[in-house]
Amino acid sequence: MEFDKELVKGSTGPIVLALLKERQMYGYEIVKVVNERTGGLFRWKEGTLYPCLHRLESDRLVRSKWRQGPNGKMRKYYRLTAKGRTKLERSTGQWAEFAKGVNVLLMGKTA
Amino acid sequence: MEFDKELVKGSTGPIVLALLKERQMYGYEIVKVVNERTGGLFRWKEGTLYPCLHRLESDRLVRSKWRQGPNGKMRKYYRLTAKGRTKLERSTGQWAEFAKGVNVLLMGKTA
DNA sequence: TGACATACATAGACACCCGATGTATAATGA
DNA sequence: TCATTATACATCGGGTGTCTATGTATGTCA
Repeated sequence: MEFDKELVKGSTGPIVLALLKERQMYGYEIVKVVNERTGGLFRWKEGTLYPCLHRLESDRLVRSKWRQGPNGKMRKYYRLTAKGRTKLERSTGQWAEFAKGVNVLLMGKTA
Repeated sequence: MEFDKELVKGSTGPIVLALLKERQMYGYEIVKVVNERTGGLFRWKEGTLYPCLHRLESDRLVRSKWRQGPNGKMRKYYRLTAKGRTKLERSTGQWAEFAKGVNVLLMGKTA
């Protein structure tokens, strides 16, 4: 499904943080996981992820380390920092609240 | 609650359409309704709504008519067009899918 | 008369995502 | 051997939407 592009904004960062909480991952892997785990609902491209990853890193929410993968290729593994964990909790809460609000207005569901 | 601004993008249009499906409303009223119905969770300003309203109108999703309100003030009443109703259905579906995807990734909820 | 709520509107700043494009290597298979 | 594909990184420009701030004007009420 194609979403209005604007709908997507702001969700990328939190999603990346959530995935990195599970385990450290490298960029290319994150794209695959997102697309697979949503059953193709989301179709992230590298152009979506990498700028986001760099932003998260410069905000010290994640840290990266180059390491060779089992396939011989160099990979940049990212993992969550303490600051990132805190941020993730806030973001998750925000998302829940936001979704609640939209549901009330859009679907008429009572909060 | 303050949301990451980016999270909000793309939700404004669909919400306005949903409200106008119930009944015709004027801009200032929409702001109030949104803020009240979410219990202050959303805090729309006029600067959020009017550009959106104009966009919707130029896309022929809503139509407006000036009319005098019971308080003597001139109000611009908006109502949904047929095209707007169609769009609203699509948007509602999109939102549901999008929310599902984010929930899977962020909360680990299974779709 | 002054303060306030109502009611419209716009402009500039800011942030983000996407498509396109690019580089390079390992694995695969013809 | 050579071409293709998958892996894996990265950036840039364009488009777009929201926010803050600001502006105008009117009716109501004290």
